[in-house]
Amino acid sequence: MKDQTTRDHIIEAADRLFYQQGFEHTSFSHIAGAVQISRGNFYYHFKTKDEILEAVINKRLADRRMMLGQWEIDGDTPVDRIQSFINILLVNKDKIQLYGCPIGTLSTELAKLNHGAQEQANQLFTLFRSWLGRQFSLLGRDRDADVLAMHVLAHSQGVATLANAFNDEAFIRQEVRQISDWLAEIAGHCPKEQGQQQLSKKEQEK
Amino acid sequence: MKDQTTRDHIIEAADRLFYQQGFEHTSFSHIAGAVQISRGNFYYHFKTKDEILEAVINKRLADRRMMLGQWEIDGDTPVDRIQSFINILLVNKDKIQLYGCPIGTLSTELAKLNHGAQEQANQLFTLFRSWLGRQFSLLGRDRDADVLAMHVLAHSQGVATLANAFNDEAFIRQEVRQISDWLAEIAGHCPKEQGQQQLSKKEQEK
DNA sequence: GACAAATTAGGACGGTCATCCTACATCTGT
DNA sequence: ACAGATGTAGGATGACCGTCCTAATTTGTC
Repeated sequence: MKDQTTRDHIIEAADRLFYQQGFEHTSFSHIAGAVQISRGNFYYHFKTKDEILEAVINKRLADRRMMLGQWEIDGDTPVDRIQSFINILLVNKDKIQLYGCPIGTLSTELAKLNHGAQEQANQLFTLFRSWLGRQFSLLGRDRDADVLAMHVLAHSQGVATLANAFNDEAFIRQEVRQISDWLAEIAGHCPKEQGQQQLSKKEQEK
Repeated sequence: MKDQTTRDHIIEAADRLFYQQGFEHTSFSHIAGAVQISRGNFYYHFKTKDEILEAVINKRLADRRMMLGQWEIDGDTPVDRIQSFINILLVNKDKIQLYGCPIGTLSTELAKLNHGAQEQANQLFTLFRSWLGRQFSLLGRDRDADVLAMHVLAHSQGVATLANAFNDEAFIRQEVRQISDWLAEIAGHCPKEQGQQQLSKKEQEK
């Protein structure tokens, strides 16, 4: 009870280390060292390493859900919100160049390990996929909303992978500019009345 | 000398296993089992695991160089050749859905391990990058050839990552269709008119 | 067929890993 | 003050890892 903190510290450190070093390559000792607790003490909080992974995924899900929720508040139009997603590449450019995308690289690793938590990790992708799809629907692109959502998602993944490999910030900026233009074009061709309605609704809250 | 075969068998098995299971997760025992040789016998052919990795990367480099060389022969126009690159996603769609892109996933893993062979593995990306850039130059896009090359490369990486996560063949087809249209458009706007007629020839499955 | 070189087999080694156990400390409510 | 619950420490365990050694076997050459 009192130690929600210790448990949270473990999850937090594991989250960071799984991102920086990968899941398999991160050992209990690594995490214990980061949290400054005894190695054996782990067993009290988590029975297995997979349990830590599960907790980390759930934390990431919660974090991203909160982020998307915030964008729903801040972004006045669906285009704004999709743009917020695209901008993750810029906001996190330094980390992406060092470690890639936290969601994509985890998903890739778990696929190779044929790990049972693959499905759970994919919920992270699904979360963004359906959220983006909803935004495109609001833009009046209901018919191909999912296709567009997957396209944006794939674009981010590709950019993150290559930015990581080449450690290239200029490339990130270039690609963000390009996909933003694409988004603006999409928006221009759309019957976007629905999006505007959302705008006025959300605008009151500020 | 006489046993180019055994050594090659090891490299071949390691290549496959590194792709399917990842580098770190693949042990000497795994490879030995696949090649059906004694575990200890490895030391005769490779002093360390990193040496095997190096050999695997060199093999992949040689394989891809040969593939690109063949495309130079088969593809009558730069557009044909770029299209050949795009079509890898279709040709290897089954493996990509299971294991992702062999180049991208290796690069991603080595980055997380902070492994010394990162640079060498990146030569695989660089090989495609400069080859694609050369094709775009031939199309008359000399000024932004590298930007276009990186765009195509990133696209493939993104599609491979998501196709792997969602095990989604339809998504691959959708994205290949879209990027092919983009390529056709690029070719159409170019000073060289080599692009168009060949495209209809190669326009493939339904 | 003899002999040296090339190749293979099998196991030993030190280390690290995830997991688990038990003794010790600290807190909580009475 | 005390007893049970909660949390911590540190090490034991067995498995697997990459690496390395050495004895056996195969191969090429005369």
